[in-house]
Amino acid sequence: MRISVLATRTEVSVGTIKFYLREGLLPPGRQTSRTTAEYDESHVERIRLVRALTDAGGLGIAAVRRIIAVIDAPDPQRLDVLATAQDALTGRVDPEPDDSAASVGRAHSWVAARGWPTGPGDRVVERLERAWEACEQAGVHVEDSMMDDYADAVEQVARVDVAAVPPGADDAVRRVVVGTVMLEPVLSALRLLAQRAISVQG
Amino acid sequence: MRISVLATRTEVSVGTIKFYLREGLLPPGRQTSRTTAEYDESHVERIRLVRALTDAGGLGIAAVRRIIAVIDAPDPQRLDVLATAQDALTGRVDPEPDDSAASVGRAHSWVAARGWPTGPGDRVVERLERAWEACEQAGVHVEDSMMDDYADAVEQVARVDVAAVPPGADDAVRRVVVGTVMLEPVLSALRLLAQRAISVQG
DNA sequence: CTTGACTAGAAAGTGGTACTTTCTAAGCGT
DNA sequence: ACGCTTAGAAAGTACCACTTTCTAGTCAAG
Repeated sequence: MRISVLATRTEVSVGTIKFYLREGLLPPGRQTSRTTAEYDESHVERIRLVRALTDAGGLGIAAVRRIIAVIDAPDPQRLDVLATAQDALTGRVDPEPDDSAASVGRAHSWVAARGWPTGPGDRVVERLERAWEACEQAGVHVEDSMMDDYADAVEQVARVDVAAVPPGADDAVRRVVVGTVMLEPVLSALRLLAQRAISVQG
Repeated sequence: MRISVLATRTEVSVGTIKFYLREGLLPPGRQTSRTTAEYDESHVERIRLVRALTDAGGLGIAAVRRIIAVIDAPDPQRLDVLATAQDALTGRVDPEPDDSAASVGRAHSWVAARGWPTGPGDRVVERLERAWEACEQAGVHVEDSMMDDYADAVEQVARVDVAAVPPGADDAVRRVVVGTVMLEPVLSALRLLAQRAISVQG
């Protein structure tokens, strides 16, 4: 199909599609002449993926590019689908020098105590560290025990996440990444609803 | 204290503080002359709150303004702290006309079936509706039963949330709002870590 | 075979957000 | 009295996600 058809089918303007092509979010079509290219269903799907990640997922172009790179990678080491996916999800953060010695590595030691697998330079743990620290700064104190309570609950969430991925599937990476991103707003809304439900009836 | 001291204490530039004053995120100081005003600890705290919500919470100025308005409101109807807080958190969304009749009100009926309190025009349910629909569009199918599984887990999260709020506290609204926003990145990181832990050892 | 719609590709422009800079007129402080 | 600071307003900046405008070429109907 031509670019105008692609635009109609995806409800994305031709200009935006060209922008995605330039940005490498969308592979070029098969060129049939110097001014015409042929696009197919894979392009439709890709555009829908980009829109889903940017609109609902709230991701920026850079994050989407990383995710797409992972999805497009030919048969990655299946062993570490999750690590790969999570690497794409956690953008690199420049390691700011810690100013308070009191809470250095608090997240890391909590994760270790919890028995969850991690290693040095774990970007997800770094994220947790920052988020936890930010809570403290904002006056929302979270003790280790409370974190454990949250962890118990979130393990349940993760169990559902993992169960939803068909093991050994061809597009496991895609499902993990897209599912992780797209379900976040769902879980967020559920949390608000659950807060209500809990507080209404003890 | 003067504005320069406020800037030093909060590590926020004088220019930015003036910007916050203009935007109504920060109440003006007590003016001591036409070119000098006196700020106090409440200003320090307020600025830290704004930074926490924008930096870690990822909120925009508009959302922060809504939240601040709620926090500043004098003794709101204590009955509905949560509703007020959640209203501030869910920015207004223009109700887009639904195009597919198939899934209209899917979230609403699921919430009703779940027995969670809601009503017509519930913004949180609308959010869930959108997020759920976006998942389907992106090829991440979520059946009602899976949503129930997530809901069970998230109820646990909410229990911890609710337990952390001292009942009848003076600043309950503040704690609920700030806690809800600031803990989101924490929970997000926990989810990734839990996914790993679960998938590694069944 | 012409005419109008479409296309690729690149460059420049736009609107929104969150500040930052620059300005003036006026204290303040040593 | 001289430089440092301030309030307040206006204009400017950087970044992001597009959108517009351009050229040069192609295609399809009449």
